[in-house]
Amino acid sequence: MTLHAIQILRTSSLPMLLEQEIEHVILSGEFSPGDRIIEMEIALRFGTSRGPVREALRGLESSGLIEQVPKRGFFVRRLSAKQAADVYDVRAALFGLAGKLLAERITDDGITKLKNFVSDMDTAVAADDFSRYVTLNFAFHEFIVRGTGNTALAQQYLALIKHLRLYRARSLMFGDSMHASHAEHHIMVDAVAARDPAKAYAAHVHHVETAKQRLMSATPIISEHQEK
Amino acid sequence: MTLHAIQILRTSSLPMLLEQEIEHVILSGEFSPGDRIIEMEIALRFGTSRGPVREALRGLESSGLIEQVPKRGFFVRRLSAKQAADVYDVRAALFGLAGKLLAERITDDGITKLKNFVSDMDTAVAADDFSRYVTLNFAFHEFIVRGTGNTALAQQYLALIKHLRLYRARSLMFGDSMHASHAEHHIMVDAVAARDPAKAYAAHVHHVETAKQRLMSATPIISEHQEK
DNA sequence: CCGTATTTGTCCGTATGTATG
DNA sequence: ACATACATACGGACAAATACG
Repeated sequence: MTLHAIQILRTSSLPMLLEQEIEHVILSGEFSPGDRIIEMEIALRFGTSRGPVREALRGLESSGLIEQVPKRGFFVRRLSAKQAADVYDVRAALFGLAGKLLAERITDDGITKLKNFVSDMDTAVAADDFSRYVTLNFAFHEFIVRGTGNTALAQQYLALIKHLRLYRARSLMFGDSMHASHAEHHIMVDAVAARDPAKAYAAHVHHVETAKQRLMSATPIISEHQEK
Repeated sequence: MTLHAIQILRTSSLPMLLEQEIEHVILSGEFSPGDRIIEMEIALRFGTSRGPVREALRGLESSGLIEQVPKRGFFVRRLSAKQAADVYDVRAALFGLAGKLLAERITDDGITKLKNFVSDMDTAVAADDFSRYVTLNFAFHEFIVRGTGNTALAQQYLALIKHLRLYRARSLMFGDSMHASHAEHHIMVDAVAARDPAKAYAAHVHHVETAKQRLMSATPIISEHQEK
């Protein structure tokens, strides 16, 4: 593991590698929101000293995944229900823009690929293969935002997705939610394939807004004692 | 200078202070896009060692103001015309959302403050006081995005504004641009004051789109040999 | 193309502050 | 409330790579 890191080190710096690794550890759920991150623990795990680890943590702090309390250390950030709702609103705006731009710019080949995503998800839904659906769904969304050719948009959107994983009551979606959500995918792709920007915009915004509704209605009212 | 930093150090960590200071140095134009940042130079300037400086630079990298080439160092990021245009598109989407949310949630007191901003700008425009107009304009935009109560939105928007200062052909706006731009402010505030979300959304999006048009049409076609 | 100076990358040591018994 | 253990914060030193003459 350490040797592997050293091999790659030639092209990418150690702090950047650590940043990716730590991010993966957080997003995979091994470190949960609110958890304290001990520098030495990370350093030992990856066989480095604390210097590069601190740099990596500082990078993750700027991207919003962790936060620092000056003389106490770094903690995995915790998203309240309100913050999650706020993020969904921003995400809806960005995804709407993505849909509009995609409808304006997509190639015939791109349309084919979009339809392939949808039919693959059709299969997963029919088979009730939730795990595969989630994977395809993420790839589908990523394809849409990257397909716009607007890298600022893609980066912002993908960063927001990561933030949402810090919300404790996430991924409660299953069963009916999967069906309802996927039904919207068809509408989105149809609008893009028709190269209708206004329709695509509306469909993409609506897709995120209904996802927000589903998540929020599924979330029990929890005391909000930490709004930052 | 150093002593001052040490005084404040009790509440905020040194790397965070350095991050703010370096960001200020960049945004004030002392360091220009493309410039190389030498760690030791920063360290000497603020009387610290290189460790905290490296952490600060790593933070600025994640927020997009600088970029790192592995064994060569950090450089102030340079925005191409296309990248600037992309950022404007994202900014328009976010600002549109801000206008909509503000129209839905603003208090009577908030409306009063908005109108005060506009009348202050009226005065600045009438006096052709461009410098004051720019200051007020920024405060006005910040008031709008913060007034939504959506911190994710405010942070993303303000980060984008910073990015735009990395575009070389920026701030060419003067004379007619100031008048045209300010005329749109009236429309925006009227829509918000009428608590009409749809109208406010449209006015805010339009405001950023016309700003993009002005900037792009004022920009000579430059060779784009660096698209990342 | 080679040698030297400069700069980055990493590690370690010490001090200071915080949590815990 | 006090002492101890632990973790962070910062500075400094050494090795390696790059830039420059």
